[in-house]
Amino acid sequence: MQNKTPTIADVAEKAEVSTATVSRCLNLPDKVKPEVRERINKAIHDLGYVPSGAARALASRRTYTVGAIVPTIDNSIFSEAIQHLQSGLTQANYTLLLANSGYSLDEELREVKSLLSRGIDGIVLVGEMHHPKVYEAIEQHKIPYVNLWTYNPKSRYSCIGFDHIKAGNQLAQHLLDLGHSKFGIISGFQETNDRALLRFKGIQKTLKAVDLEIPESLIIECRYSVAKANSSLHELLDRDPDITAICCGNDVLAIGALSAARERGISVPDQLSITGFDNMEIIPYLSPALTTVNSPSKRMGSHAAKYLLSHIENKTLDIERIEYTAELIVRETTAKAPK
Amino acid sequence: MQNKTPTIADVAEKAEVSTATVSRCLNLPDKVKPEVRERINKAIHDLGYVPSGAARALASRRTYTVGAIVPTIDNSIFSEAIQHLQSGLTQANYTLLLANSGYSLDEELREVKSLLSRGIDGIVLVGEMHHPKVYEAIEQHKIPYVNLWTYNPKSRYSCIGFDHIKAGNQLAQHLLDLGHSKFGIISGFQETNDRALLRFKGIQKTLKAVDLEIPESLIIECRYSVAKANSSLHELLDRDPDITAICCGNDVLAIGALSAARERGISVPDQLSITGFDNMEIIPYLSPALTTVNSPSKRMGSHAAKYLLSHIENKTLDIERIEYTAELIVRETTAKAPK
DNA sequence: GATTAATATGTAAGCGCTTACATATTAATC
DNA sequence: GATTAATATGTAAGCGCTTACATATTAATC
Repeated sequence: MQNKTPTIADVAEKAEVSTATVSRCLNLPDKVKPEVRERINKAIHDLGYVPSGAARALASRRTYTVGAIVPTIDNSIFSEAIQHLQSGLTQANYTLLLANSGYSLDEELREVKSLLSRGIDGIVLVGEMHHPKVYEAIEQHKIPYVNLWTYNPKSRYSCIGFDHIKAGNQLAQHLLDLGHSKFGIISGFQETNDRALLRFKGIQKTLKAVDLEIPESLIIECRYSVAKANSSLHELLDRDPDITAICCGNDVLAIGALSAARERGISVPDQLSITGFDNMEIIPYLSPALTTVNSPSKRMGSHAAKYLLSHIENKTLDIERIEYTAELIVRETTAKAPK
Repeated sequence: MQNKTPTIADVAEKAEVSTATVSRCLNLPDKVKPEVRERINKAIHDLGYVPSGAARALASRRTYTVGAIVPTIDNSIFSEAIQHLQSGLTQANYTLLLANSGYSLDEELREVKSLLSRGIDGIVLVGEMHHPKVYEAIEQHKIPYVNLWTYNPKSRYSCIGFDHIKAGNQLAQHLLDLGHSKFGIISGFQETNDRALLRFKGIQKTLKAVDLEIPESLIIECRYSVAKANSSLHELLDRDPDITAICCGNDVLAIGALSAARERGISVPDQLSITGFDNMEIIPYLSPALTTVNSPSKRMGSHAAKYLLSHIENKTLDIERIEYTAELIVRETTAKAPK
């Protein structure tokens, strides 16, 4: 038994072929005669040979690795997407390099550079709002790239996602139809989160169409945490007890808001309507079940894998823009506005 | 402007030094004179030079990459841990290679091999139950390794986690103290999940001490999904309507069970006590708030990063076994057993 | 200001693969 | 069974770094 890890040369020697043939046997097996192939495979097995990814990457300029940077992995909706992205990659023998930006554009840029220097074959980012240098750096490396979670037909880049403005429209329209006119917003930070921003814009636009406006004071931006949402609703209701509808940036925030309403003895949806966003797996099983919008996270994740894989294989940098739809799901937390 | 991506040689030429000096400037900056360093940094910046991770890995036998394989990332408790593992790594300029096994030992082995061939500098796995070849493969590569999420003082391997048997004990004792004697179990699949198995064993052992036994028919193993848990509780209650306490394998299952109880008009905790596991962020904000056990996922994740980093830097393979404690958190879903 | 020690830089081999091109082997064709 | 075409294998350079060792430069010591 070798004491150091065996290399392709050891395999070649043992199988009595050249290293080139071993390499072919690994990468293009049908280019080598079956009996030789067998000999090589036996040698590989006997030696416990594992090819060196680094050497392969250096020589072939391919790492079979794809990078993804999400704002946070610690959010079930992103992890669903990643889970599916990952499964798709694994099936094709690719591995996922995962990083998170913590909703910071600068941090995202740093991560992008780090991943790029690791020689990833493709990359997926969330949203369309990035540090300008992000695009620059990626383009220099000439690798497939896609903005996930967002759909913009006019984008200069590939995207796979849905239209957040439309989603906001639907939410607002639903509430309008129920007769609401006094709104409060608990949103994620919009400055570094175009999804949050766009959803809000969608709501705003729909309200404006019927001459409604949400005053600044009834819009709170906060971290996506239940606790923050809880205190935000208290704050909002302190500022204006007449609010009848609260749109939350995602389901987690909505759960926090729900708990605050409960604490105040305000009944949902009779006195107050609350909406979420994402339709996390547990939502329909909660009581009251949230009215929310479905984020097709799993499908987007799988699609991203497919997109990247095909673009890598075909060595193309073609732009594609894929639109998914996000449907409003009306459940138990929205109802007619109280008199 | 170069047309192809610049290499260290281009930087060296531009800065009028040797490639060795550039390399030193990158890796051991204080070994090079400040004015030279400045010249090199300028060249790097002007050229837009990004070092090749593959070449560096091949030459130095270090990838600054750590692998983690979790059963599924799509579970907030794992993603919390990963999030913290990852932050710890990023701070030290390491990157996380993430894979998931889908609770399959064979798939886990495959992933381990794949990660190993990518030359990771360290690896973390969840639980202690792995394919025997997993240990073999990792040991051959001589890299730091830790079993997360589990604590076993007698393990041959490093571990960072808590004692699942104790956790099960606490849960059972709590219910026993409340006078329950008719139990049902909704667990994850125990065959490939030692954490699930151990927790169950803990419950079983505590019950056995007072001569109680849970019949096979009142133990259901299922996937960690709300929907499965929902139908499992219905099943359990159909089999035996006299059950007064249900221990669920995790919070997600407990939420499903809660919803099934609600559907049946069974009030929790008056008629039925339900316990979860993990204490996910949203749990205390739900109504009723679950009685559960806190999994110190964030702390375990951070600790894993620290462990790996220090072992990599010190080139040691010393075994460490770190015990965290998982406390029972009594909330609103457990109460005295009904008469 | 020699001499010695400490520090900074350079030279070149080597990490373990892939792949273009050359050569050997086998199959197809008449 | 020659000749040609197709297929299989081998040779060797090169991917872009790091690092041991050699050499040059600077600082410390008397």
